[in-house]
Amino acid sequence: MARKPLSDDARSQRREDILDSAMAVFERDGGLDALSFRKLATHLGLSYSAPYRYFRNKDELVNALRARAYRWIESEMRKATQDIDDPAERLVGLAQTYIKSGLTRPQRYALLFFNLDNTDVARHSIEFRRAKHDALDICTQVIAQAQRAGQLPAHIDPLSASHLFWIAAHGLVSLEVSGQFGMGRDVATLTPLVIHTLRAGMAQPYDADAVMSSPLKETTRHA
Amino acid sequence: MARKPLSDDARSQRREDILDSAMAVFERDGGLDALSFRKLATHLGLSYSAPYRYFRNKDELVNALRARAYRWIESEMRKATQDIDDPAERLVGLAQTYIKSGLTRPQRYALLFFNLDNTDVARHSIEFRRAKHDALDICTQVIAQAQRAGQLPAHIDPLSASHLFWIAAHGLVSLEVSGQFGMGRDVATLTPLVIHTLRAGMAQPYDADAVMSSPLKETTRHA
DNA sequence: ACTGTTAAGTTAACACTGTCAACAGTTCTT
DNA sequence: AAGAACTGTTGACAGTGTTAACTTAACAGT
Repeated sequence: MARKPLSDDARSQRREDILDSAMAVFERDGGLDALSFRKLATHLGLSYSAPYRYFRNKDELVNALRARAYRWIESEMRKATQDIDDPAERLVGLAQTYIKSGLTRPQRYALLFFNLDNTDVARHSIEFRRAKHDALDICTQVIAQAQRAGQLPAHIDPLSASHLFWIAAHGLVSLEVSGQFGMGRDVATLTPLVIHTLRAGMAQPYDADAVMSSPLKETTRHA
Repeated sequence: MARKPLSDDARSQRREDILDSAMAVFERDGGLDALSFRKLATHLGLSYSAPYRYFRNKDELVNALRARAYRWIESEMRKATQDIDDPAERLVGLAQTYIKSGLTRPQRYALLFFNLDNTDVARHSIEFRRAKHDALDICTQVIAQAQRAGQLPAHIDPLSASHLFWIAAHGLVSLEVSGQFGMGRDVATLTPLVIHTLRAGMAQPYDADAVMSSPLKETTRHA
């Protein structure tokens, strides 16, 4: 086995290779518990602790995997909608692509939002956060465009609006992927309903105070 | 130590006690990996494999925990809205309570939707599915009521409508709890927006085919 | 050429985990 | 009194993440 010091390029190439293997093993065997450093090392033809030379611990590897999954969704969304000039049309395309991507690769999607040992934000890596931001940013940009073109009312700022899209799309994919809808209920019927509700709802004038006039306002975070 | 055979009642009481401990440990230490049979047993003052007498394996225990978490959300929703007579108002209360519950106990909420080793539906226990159904059913009933009272247009069937509510509420809670929004962005501003969009969106006439083929510009152009 | 330094890769080991088999004590049934 | 049934204990096995100690390969400087 070659044990010479690697150049920076070669080293990060090795990292990518390891991530390739990790993603493959993860999607084949399903779940993070099933992805062990030992199995990964074997898959790479190395001894069981070799990956530790490239990733400090499993958390770091998983975070890198997550960032990768985000980049993948981002690229799917770009690829599928880059030829659509009309902003409003593109926005729907983005939502559809997001949903479709998640449903097509449930394991990969689950990696992003399930399989979280803890809900501690601090442990999200910078890489991860940047990937997330970039993916969301496509949506924000397109919404701003649509608003400038007068296709979308401007009473909701683009960032909030993109969050709204994200919430709806993620809610749908997330519940379906984790098998909450129960069989017989198809996402195919829910998807257009979600998209319709989004666009019809956003078109209506909005007054935050009026909505929350009912009780239950403050939410204190526990533990 | 008492080693006498327990009555059925006493036995299921023991199961409940174990689940109490399990939930406590789970919420204290955070994450399912941190909840081990050994730690749980110690916490109960028993030897390390005693819980196996009450739960076949960890999967079964976790499923029972999940069902419990669902029952908890259900009861929160009932408690908070049982005195609201007006269906439309109660519906908003239900959504708010769901969101508030999730945000208040993020660990518990994560137990329901994250921490899934696999996305295999078959592994959801019957208990779990029933608890889920009952929780959702409150919403479905209230929507049907609201429709009968003419407060909500009836062009969407109550089950689909409740799914829509669920998608939105879960999307919001889920993204917040897993720390995706990033700091500075408060759920407090997003919650009313989500509820507004739901209400306003559902009020608009809906044609599934039109949504998926033609983009949103046609609806909003005249708005 | 000889050195030392650094990195890549290996093995041994530790403290855990889920799980099960084998055993012991307690009560109920026959 | 005998045995079945149940609760509980201990011992053991195969995995896991992780670190420490050890080899070896390639370079830099003398």
